[in-house]
Amino acid sequence: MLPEEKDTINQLTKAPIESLNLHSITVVTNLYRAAQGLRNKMEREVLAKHGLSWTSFSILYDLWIWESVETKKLALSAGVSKATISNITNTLERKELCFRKVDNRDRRITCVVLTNKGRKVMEELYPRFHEGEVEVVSSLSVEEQKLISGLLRRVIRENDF
Amino acid sequence: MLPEEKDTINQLTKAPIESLNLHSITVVTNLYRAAQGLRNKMEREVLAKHGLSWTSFSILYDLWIWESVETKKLALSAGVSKATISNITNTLERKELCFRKVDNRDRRITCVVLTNKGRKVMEELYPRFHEGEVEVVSSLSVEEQKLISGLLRRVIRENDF
DNA sequence: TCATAATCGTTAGCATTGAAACGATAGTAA
DNA sequence: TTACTATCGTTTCAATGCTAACGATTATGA
Repeated sequence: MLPEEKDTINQLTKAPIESLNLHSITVVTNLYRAAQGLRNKMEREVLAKHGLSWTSFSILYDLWIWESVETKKLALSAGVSKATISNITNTLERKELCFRKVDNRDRRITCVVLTNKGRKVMEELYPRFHEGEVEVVSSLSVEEQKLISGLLRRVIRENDF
Repeated sequence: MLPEEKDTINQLTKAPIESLNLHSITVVTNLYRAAQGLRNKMEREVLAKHGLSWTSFSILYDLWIWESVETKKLALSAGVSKATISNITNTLERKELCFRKVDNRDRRITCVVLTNKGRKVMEELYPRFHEGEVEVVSSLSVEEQKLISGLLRRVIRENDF
């Protein structure tokens, strides 16, 4: 929050400024803005070539690493609902980047598997994605990168994100 | 990235592990996970009562602070496209929380203005939202909050986010 | 065994999101 | 004035995303 906004907030909420934790507001604002910018940059500069969204890419990444992943675990990993995973899986199947496979031991469970075409896309895309990752945080030293990762991880753990 | 994934990546990309900047990967992963968790928590625990999304709320917040804001500035502030602002404005108008007003000096420009009903919603919602903000970062000390804000701000500045 | 509960993925319905195309308006130059 | 260009917001269309309801499958317990 900008300093000049304090009085505005104070006036609008009719609450004393002391009751607002400005540091928390700043962290949350900067955290979301950085993440939003990161996503937009990656989708625009890297993923658009293959018509993939950030979430689609993160799902392909999981499949690339683990070969076969349950729908529920994909949702947990990407932080989206299982309905979203179902929709995105449909799109990825249409592009022949993955396919569904029902678990034989528990027929309620559906696994998603990467196709060879999907693997090729990731082999081309991941290096470019990684370049973007490096670029985004290049203004921070390695020590600062370790520091911010540790702080973010504590927020994640403490909130079960 | 988990340590045991290094070899997997190394094998899949056919690239030496030295060419992967693991610190950058960790920062990006934790940054997006924290932001995603933050958004989901707020939409679920605070905004769902009024059927508002994170972006809808951030637009209402801007209107609350600035009274009247151009469509383009709303898009820049929220980090979404102007088409999204147009759609969300339609929804907010339907809920009678804001209305459009064409600029008289430049009829290409449309300003969005908060209604009294919209102001009442914000007066009720913002304190709850702020509680969530405080809660999310409560595991960090004030010094750590200043630290992470500074680091995030540098990322934002350096990338023009 | 059989009824009940729990879990899983999909579907339906609606809001959000962005790229591209589009009309309307304003600015610029001949 | 008259083109040409630039800017702005909306519309179109497809994909993403969530909640709730649903059907199918498995687990539990009497």
